[in-house]
Amino acid sequence: MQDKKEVRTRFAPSPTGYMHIGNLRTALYGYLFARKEGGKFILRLEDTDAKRYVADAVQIIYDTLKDAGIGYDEGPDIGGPCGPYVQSERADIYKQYAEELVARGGAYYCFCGKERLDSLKDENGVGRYDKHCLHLSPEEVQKKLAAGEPYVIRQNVPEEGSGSYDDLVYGHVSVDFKDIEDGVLLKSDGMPTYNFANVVDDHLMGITHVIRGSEYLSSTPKYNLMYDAFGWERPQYVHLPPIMKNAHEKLSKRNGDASYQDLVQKGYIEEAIVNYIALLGWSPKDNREKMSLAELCESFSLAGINKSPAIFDEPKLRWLSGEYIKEMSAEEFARRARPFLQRSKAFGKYDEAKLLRILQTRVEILSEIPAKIDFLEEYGPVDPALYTNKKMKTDASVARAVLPWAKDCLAGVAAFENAPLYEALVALAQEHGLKNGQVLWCVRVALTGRENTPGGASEMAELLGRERCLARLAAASAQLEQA
RNA sequence: GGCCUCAUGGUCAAGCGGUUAAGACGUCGCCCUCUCACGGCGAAAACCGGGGUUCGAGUCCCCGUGGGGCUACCA
Repeated sequence: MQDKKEVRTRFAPSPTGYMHIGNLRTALYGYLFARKEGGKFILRLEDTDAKRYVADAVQIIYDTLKDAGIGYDEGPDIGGPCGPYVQSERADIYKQYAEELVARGGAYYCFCGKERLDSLKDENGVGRYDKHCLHLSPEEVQKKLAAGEPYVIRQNVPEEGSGSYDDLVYGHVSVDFKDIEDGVLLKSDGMPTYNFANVVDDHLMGITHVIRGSEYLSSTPKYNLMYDAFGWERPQYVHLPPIMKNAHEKLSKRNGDASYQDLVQKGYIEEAIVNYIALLGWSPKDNREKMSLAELCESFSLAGINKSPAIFDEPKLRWLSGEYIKEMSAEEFARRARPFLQRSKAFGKYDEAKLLRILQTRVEILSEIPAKIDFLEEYGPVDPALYTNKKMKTDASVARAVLPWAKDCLAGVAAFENAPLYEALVALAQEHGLKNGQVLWCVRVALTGRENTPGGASEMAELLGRERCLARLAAASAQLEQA
């Protein structure tokens, strides 16, 4: 039996800003596939474009992957056998391979200046390089190099024929060489372009499966040309469909769309975000939806990857986030909710455990918390119209009678807790020949001044405590008498 | 413009020649209920269009239409 080659995948982001949802999904799939196959997942930083470099971006990449639970086996900060894992530190490697490619006929030196290049384009800026420098004699090239003339190294793409490959997601892809330009491989600043660096690095790092966005679908044949020219084995390709903001626009930070960090700040549960983006463009054989990272690793399969773009649907993410919240232990919820609880006016003024218990089934994202409980501190005159509820068969006149009774009733309840309070109020209703709802509705409104509250009369009463309850009941009562 | 590519309900997404075309989110309705929420039940809602191939097409082929991508000394 033949040994299967160990799977090696990589995530190769460019540190140019925040971690976009699409980037994170690409990282996630690379990670999941490597884990599923028992292989290695590598992080590599593609920072060959000094102009686009953003200082904090590298740290954001590390933090995001860590936060999302996407661990890598080799990378800039943890090292590995194929380092360095930062392209800007590999300049000499690219130069060496570029020269080798020239020697092998797969590339050539080009000394053309901007003016000449521009002259090749038409009024629409369309026009391709004409292989002018390919025809320079070796002597001329040496002379120019020796004279220190600025140069780039260009790929020498055949003028005829076509290149094709079998993408593991998209299937057979074929592009005519005449449609591929002799692109720059090594820039005049000595740095490689993505087009060259990715090939060299993926080979040197032993990447077996290149997982990346579909924007590379049609440029892959020219990468294969290089693998072939070097005599290297081509990797398997797994191109991923884009994640869209809507039918026309890709999700991008440029448009102010949510990044992973933004979502976390908005209080979406991290596991839910990872879970959700895994489902954007992929689905498991059994159609499960709520899955932990471990479960995702277990059931991930390239066969489940979709070819068409997926629109990011925040309501569904929100739902998933809520599912994670509901399944959390009270302790876990408390830990995660605390930062958001602190933003509420009610923070520190009420029993935190009781607040959390009330919130856990009523919140899908943590940032909803303050608005859900701020009302506790915003008690003022109660709108009499709120006492009217058709279904409960109650109105202000019922309230006028009920509130004083309720005040005495609550004053006498021994344990000021939900169950006994509820029982006492129900007993009160019976005593006066009223429906439960008539008492409960009026009391709740009087206690909170709100039509809707995250809990019933007895729950609100417990939260407020005896003192506040009696005071509010008295105030609401007095207000009704005046009216 | 040229090239690559995609196309099932509003959204995600099963389906891989024969199905009453799953499921989930969202929406709406009902039930539960101390309002809201949770939970339970149910409903509406889809194969882009036209040609083929085939006994039979959402599934295969072609064309069209629409979307996305590439066409940089960006990745």
